[in-house]
Amino acid sequence: MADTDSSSLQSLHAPANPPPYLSGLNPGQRAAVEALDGPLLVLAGAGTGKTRVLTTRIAHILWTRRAFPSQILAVTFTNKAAREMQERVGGLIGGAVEGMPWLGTFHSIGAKILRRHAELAGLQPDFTILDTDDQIRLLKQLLSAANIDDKRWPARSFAAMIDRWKNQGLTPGNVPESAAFGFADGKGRELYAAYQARLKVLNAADFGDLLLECLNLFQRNPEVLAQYHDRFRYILVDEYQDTNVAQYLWLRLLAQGRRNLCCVGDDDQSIYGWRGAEIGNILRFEKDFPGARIVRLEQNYRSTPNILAAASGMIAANEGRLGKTLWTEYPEPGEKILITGVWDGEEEARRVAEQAAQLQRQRHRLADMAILVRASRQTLAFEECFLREGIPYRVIGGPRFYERMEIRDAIAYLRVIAQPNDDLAFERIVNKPKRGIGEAALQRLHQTARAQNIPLTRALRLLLETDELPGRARTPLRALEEDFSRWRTLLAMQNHAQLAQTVLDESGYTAMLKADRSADAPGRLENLKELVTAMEAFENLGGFLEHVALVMENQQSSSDDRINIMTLHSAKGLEFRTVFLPGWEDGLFPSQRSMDESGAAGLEEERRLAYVGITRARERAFISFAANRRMYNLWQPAMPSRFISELPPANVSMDTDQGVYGGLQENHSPFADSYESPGWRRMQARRQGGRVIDVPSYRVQETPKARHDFVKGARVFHDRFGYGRVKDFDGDKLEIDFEKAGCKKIIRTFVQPA
DNA sequence: GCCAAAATTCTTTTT
DNA sequence: GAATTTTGGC
Repeated sequence: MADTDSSSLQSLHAPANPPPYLSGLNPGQRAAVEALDGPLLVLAGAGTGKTRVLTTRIAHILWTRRAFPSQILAVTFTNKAAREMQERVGGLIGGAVEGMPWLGTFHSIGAKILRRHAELAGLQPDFTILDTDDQIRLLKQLLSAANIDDKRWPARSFAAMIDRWKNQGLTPGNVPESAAFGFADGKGRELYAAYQARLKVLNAADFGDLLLECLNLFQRNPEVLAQYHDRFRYILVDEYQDTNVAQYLWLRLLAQGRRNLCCVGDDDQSIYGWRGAEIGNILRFEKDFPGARIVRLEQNYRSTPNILAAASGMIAANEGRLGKTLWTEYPEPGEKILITGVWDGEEEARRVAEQAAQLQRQRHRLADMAILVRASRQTLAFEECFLREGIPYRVIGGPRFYERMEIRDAIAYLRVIAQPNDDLAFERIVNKPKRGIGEAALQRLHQTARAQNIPLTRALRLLLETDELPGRARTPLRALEEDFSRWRTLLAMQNHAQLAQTVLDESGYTAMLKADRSADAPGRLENLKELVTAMEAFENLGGFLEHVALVMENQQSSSDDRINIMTLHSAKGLEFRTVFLPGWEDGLFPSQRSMDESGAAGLEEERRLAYVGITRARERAFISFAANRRMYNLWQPAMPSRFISELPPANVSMDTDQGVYGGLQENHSPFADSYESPGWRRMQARRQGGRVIDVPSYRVQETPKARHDFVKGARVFHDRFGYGRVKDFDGDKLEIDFEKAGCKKIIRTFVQPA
């Protein structure tokens, strides 16, 4: 459906010469950029220039005058991706165009639309966005009010259930009987409805609502939808393989208008099935959008042939895929993937540290290396080891600034000021710092609120008029009430960052921390200062709170040279010269839980995760597995991941150094029994869709204790700490008195005789 | 109403 | 084994 407006615009103003940005593209990329009209699916393999295509396409739309920046909808999954796209588009068109208002994550764009039409969804435009934590606290209250045993039916799992429903686009009315029956003896649907009703009273929306409520809005109000059809001339979607049903329906509604929908994705990198992503969305694209063009991007610009071949060979074991053949012009085969078996997690960390240090000696920057783990708990072993060895590291996606207790408290105060109906925020700070408001008084408050179906702050005002509250609870509550109304008045007069400082001081929060003699109190005060400073970058309080709810991420200085530690999930979209992939053991990776919950589909998703991991590497990848792994408190023997045996032998090499890996000596293998047992073969056959695949066995021994023999008083050299003398022994650790760095305990493999 | 001890959960991945 | 939540004593 050609748009008459934009085509006339085009013929009038389009420059005659082909734009410069097109010349650097390969034929596939160029086709993807130039196919502007009608639905288009770009199947972009790892490292094939996906972001480049998206940004160039936007530039092309603007260049050909088909739309203004404000008429392009571009959605991503992460804030990082959105930011990157914003920057790169700016770079391409020379910053002449102001930012794109409709470029953002699904959630932020959903929130933006929802705020514009909040009243149609039973909300006010200043509604609060609840995070998972708030959501669970709210559900807890709801469940206990309904007399449901929290032990048997935990709020946490109900929250997950509601989240799943919302991801599937299901409102309380639509949830199938069978699904709802699974919770609290069939009360699931009823409770979901109660939860939604409660959110409306609180003037709040959870993450799922940002999309689901928006979707409902479009479905119930065709005139509103038409408005957006008119506005969004071109729609672009990043990481389409990660869309869930709600997002898919949302996109489909919006794309119905002009059908200029361009989705970019890679079915082999779909790793968010557990979060409701429907890989079917991308597999079905042609059926959903008849006449759709499909462009495959298969030339890889990132990795060596060995890495590419290893990843491709492994992912070929998956069945439900569209299929791509990645190729590269890289002139050398590159290093093979090195697979190492180790005794336990500690040794694994040590080996990675050694390897990293060695690469560093060869002028490799630490920042060009990454350790990609399956589960976040695995990061701990590496952190401890690096701390000990003095290797600078950075954990990506660790505890976030806005999740710290003091920051959440401060934000809770601000939330109550901005949006008085926000009960969850109110409860959080009602007695923090301690003002002598106890259980009994709060109970009373809740009672009143529930009886009249009003928010707590209103119930409080009502209650203060009466004499129902005993005097000793009444005085502090009245004081708090007065504080809040004063702060709200101040909001109109004062800068919001100043107001935050005022609130922290007047509420006694700062004083509380100053009086706190514990070790982390000064740090908390620092964090609050930082928060106030950060607020100044925002136009108003609402804008800041929106940022906190949706963008919540750490700004970390990426400038200094540190090795990166992160989960495989958060590594998607990144690349490194060197990638370490530890913990390739059955049960950990592929994760047992994933397989238990989703069976064969779960295993395929884990395999895609492995594929993502390997394809992050530009030059070299190291895979390791441990024979023993500690879980909770107990040691468990582990088998090498089945993914290891799926790697093409031609592209990998086994680490036989130090006698750790013993090759195919089945009789001596501690795993021989498990691999040969009928039960295991059956299980394997089932999971492989009927094929019994051969898995080599591995023999793993404890590392020989020392590589260098040192005597007391020997002069040694350490990469970081310089020269020193051996003072004492402690197992495989040496106590060394360094000339510059003082006395330290060092693993002996890290020092060389000087 | 407050604090300390005990019990319990967590460990898949995140907007 | 840690961090959080619940419990019980004061």
